[in-house]
Amino acid sequence: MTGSRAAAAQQEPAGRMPRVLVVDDEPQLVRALTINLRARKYRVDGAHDGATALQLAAARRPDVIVLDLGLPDMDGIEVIEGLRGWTRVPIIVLSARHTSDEKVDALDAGADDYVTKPFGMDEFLARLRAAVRRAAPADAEELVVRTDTFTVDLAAKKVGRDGADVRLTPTEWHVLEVLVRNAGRLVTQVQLLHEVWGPAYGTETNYLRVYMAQLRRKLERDPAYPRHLITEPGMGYRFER
Amino acid sequence: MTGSRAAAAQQEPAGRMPRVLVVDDEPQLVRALTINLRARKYRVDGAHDGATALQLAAARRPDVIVLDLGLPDMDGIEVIEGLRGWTRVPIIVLSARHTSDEKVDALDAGADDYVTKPFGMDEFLARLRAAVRRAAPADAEELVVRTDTFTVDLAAKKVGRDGADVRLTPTEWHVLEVLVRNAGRLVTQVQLLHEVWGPAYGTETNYLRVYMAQLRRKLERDPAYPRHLITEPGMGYRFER
DNA sequence: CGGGCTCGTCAAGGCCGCGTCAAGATCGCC
DNA sequence: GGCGATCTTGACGCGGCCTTGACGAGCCCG
Repeated sequence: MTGSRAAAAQQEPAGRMPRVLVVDDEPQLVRALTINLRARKYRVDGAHDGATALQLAAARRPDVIVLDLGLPDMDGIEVIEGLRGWTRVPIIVLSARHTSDEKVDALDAGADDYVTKPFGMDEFLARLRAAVRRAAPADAEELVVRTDTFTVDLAAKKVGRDGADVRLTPTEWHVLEVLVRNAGRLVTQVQLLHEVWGPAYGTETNYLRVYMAQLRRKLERDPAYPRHLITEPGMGYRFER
Repeated sequence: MTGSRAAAAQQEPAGRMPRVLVVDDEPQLVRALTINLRARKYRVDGAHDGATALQLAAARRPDVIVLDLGLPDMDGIEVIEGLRGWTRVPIIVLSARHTSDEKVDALDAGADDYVTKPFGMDEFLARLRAAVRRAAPADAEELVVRTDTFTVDLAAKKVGRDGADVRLTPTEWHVLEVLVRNAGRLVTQVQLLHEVWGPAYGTETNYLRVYMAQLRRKLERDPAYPRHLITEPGMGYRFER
């Protein structure tokens, strides 16, 4: 039991594929971290300066940000403050400077952790896991999508309508989930089939017809004239809130 | 500029007088930290061993716990696990050991930060502030969950029904705990198996069937029609209060 | 105007998953 | 070493879910 502890926790991040933003002006380090993190099933974005970092943080909504303080265009502290203006995403600071003041300033500006270079990859990854784990529930609260007719809670995997819960079968939920996660965007038939039934499927569009009909019957006010689960003839389906 | 920034943030903790639990077997260190923290308007409790630490953590409900790993009565990791069974309070580990494995194990067991002795007081205090700040809003978790039929006390690890205690086996409790901690949310079968039986398990859904039945028999008013321990066919289970 | 394609609807059948029960294996305590 | 509690494992029946096929309607294009 004691032995399996480390092995168990290390194997994979808790949620499915957390997103990491790595910010460092050394391309080498970004590359090394990216490779290491991708191998561990993280989705990784990289940035080489503060401006790009702030932009990517807003666009990609990472679950954790790894930030080097020595950036070419702005002070690292400013980046932290820029982020803390609108998000509580965990920030792990990397820095070559060991002085106490640096650490204190970064932490007080809103950083969550401070790792000095050079660092051990194992320890770094453990601190990353700790940061992601900690933030998990705060992030999960915002995953509720509402329409005028029904409500989809992606975290709880629950669908509500007129105050009561709507019962969905596993496949129904899976289809709905894919559509809602791509709200407003068109989802191809092949895309849906791959995601829900697996990569071996791609032509069984009749499955989709059946399940879209069931979803509409359960969720739409008038299933004959769907307002949220919309067919894009010849292409796929789209969820519109 | 840099100087004023640190001074501004350092002056006082964000909330009003956060409570700190300091756990270390060296009385000197406990005394030193206590004095330092009291001077900065923290309320401080001290403990010299793991058993006392767990007891005080439940009794005083600190906002952050500072934990030395080298305790006389139990392994530090066990203390972390004991705490994480019922609370998400930030844990900052202090340790004289520098090995990477120690850090990784502590962090993966649920610690939030790891500081190696000897450490600078400024940096330590900054990490403490970061931990308290981060946890501030997440404090809203409940330790006693009630339904119309039974009551689950996550801190005491006890279940009550009609005034009397209900006896649960360790595995029964573990399953219930995971479900209650995710109250309202769907918990996947794989998620439950990983959490209770370990990462090697993932397909043994018959375990779940057996234990869900036992829990329902002990807790539900009408086990044939469960109102709180609900099955989501094909997906998992959900605790609904 | 008609043919072909795509989409929506419905119903039936097979299969899988869940609940239940009970017996065997294992663990821990005295 | 024995005993009780707990965990594991297997069998069985049933309900519900997925699959599949047939059919009609709408649309585009020839």
